[in-house]
Amino acid sequence: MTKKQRQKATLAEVAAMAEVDVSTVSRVLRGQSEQRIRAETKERILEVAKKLNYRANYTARALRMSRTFTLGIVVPQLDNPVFSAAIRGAENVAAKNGYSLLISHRDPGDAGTTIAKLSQMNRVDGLLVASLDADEVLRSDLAEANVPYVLLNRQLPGTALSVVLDSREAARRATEYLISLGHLRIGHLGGRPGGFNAQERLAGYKMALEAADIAFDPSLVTMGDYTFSAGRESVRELAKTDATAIMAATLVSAAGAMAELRLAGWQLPQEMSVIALHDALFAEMLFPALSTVMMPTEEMGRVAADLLISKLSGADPEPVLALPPGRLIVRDSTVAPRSGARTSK
Amino acid sequence: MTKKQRQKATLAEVAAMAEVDVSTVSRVLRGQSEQRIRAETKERILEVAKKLNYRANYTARALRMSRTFTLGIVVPQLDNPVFSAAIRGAENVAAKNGYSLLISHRDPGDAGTTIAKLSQMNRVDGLLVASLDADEVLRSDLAEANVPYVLLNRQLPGTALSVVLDSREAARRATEYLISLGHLRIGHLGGRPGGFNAQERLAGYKMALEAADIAFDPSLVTMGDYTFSAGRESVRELAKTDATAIMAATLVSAAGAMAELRLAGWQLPQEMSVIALHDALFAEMLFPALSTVMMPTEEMGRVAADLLISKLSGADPEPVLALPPGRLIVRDSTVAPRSGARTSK
DNA sequence: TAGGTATGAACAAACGATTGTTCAAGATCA
DNA sequence: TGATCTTGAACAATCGTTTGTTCATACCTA
Repeated sequence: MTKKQRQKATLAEVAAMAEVDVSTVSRVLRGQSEQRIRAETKERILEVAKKLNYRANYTARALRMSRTFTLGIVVPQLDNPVFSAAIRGAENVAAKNGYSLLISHRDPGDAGTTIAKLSQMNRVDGLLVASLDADEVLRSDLAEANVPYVLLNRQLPGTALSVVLDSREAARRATEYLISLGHLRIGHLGGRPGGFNAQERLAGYKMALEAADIAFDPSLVTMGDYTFSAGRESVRELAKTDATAIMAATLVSAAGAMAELRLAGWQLPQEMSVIALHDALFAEMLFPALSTVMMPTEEMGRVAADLLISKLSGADPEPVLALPPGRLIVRDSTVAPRSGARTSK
Repeated sequence: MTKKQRQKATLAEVAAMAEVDVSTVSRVLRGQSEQRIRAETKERILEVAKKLNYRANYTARALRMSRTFTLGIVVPQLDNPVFSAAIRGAENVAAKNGYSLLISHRDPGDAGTTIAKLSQMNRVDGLLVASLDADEVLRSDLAEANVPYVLLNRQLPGTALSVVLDSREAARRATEYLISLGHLRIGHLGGRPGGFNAQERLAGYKMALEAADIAFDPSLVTMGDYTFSAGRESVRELAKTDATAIMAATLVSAAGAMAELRLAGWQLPQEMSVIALHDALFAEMLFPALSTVMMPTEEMGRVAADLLISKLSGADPEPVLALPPGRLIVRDSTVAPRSGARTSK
């Protein structure tokens, strides 16, 4: 049984066995200021440490250094592929830098409690915050935080650190692609009217139209939120128009739109092309498989964690980092428009 | 600016302001052994603590009590809805009990490191472990753990604590439903041949057939793993048979099967009914919307966290807890077979 | 050879809580 | 009134590190 060996060995035990002081052991094991230690002593200590399978007690270290080497991430939803990707990215970077990731799901209801709890109890050194809340709500939540934080895909006027996706460019690219297929009447299934990202996407959509000399028609734009059911509802408006293609703000609303159209008897993609921003496995699972502009959400998580860690290390990084959209992924949901447009249904 | 107030107040500061000893403050704030404290003193301390917005320093407490009040959860994938649901459940229960949840994504590659790292550094009091690894790999990983752990939807002979879903009953129920629709030739799109859960599902499938006096036909069973592409491949076998319905092990493989059949020109659900185990939002996004037997994965997370916490509190709970499957959710992917079966394609 | 500088390691003070023990003063009793 | 018991709170040790300071020894230099 090696059980005994696995039990936590303390610095004191290593010190005793190596017949030196704990401080010496600590210095050797930390690897810093090696100058002041005889090679022979160092070796002896290293040997004993290995034999005892010594691991620094994380808690003691955290107390002494008043740093927990833990990052918290607060997300509104855990099952949204966008957030899980961000979490994965953040976790990777955190781990790579010796940090752990504390996850905290926060229902839009319980304002602030999570952020406050994590940061005020000194559980985390910093916070990664993704929120769907309105600006004021988020702002007042963050006021409770007594640690540095980075916002995910969100911008809040002020000095807050943020990592944002370039929704505008992504929207532009998606729209541009539809145009390149020959579509002239392109609907936009957008996000919440007030939201920053919704505006950005709309702007990108307009840019693409403009570049192609297509007049912007407000009746082709419907705003909802980012849910499946909102997608279904919104698309009913577009179905009444002569749109031949839809650029959707996100995967799930695109899925809603396709489901609804199909139920109404439309042939997809022949009668309506659909493209969405963001990409995930299930874009491929839809029928027709959904064309998308991939958004680097995992990288957003990585970059945010990086930013936070560098901030924690004393750096003073750029407050806002924008990530370019990823590549266009053409699947089966986008085709050239048929010569004769469908009249209505 | 209330900034100053928000800075971490220590026990000593509260004690000083209330003109008592730290130990007294601690006792009052812990709420234990209240007997030995004058009501008046207690009140004064409480008042000061509130004024100073005192929060116990989590790290100091952890060191002193040698408990971190943190649970670790190790998952193989972060974007799989099954795991995110489990995480959500675990996080809820953890939070409710004053624990935090440390998340750790563990690629099937880096054997053991994660578990060892978390537990040997005293970062967590216990571990929730979800793994797709083979038994021996998992077992050797766990040998490194020097904290209690609970396995998620996995059983490992021995005394390990587990929470498992009743895959057998779920499979039975799904199959039973297909039979009730009139299907007699039912295919099963299963999981990894060696896996415990795969066996269970197969057993449930057989039970339902038997109960309906339908002979078991091995050629109607194909095993793969739980991915989209595996679903596509496996279903080709079934397409060659006279099966009129498929009971799939999980959502994504069902989605793969549907995608493949459709590409091959099948009419769904008329020519092939499909039902899957597990439920998530995207079952509704598929076309036709996928019928499922819901599996309580979120509850699995909750129960597992509960189990772990009770174990940490000194209880000696049942090693294996089985959760009954949830209800049958009938959507559009399952219909009665047509009188004349499709011959082939 | 005496005085000064490196060198290597021990000493000791935190970090901020929890908790067993001690102790002064007031209450109780004979 | 003196001895004993309660009560309320202070004292003090401890958890396992990190890190500034002290200190003995050996080494130089003059």
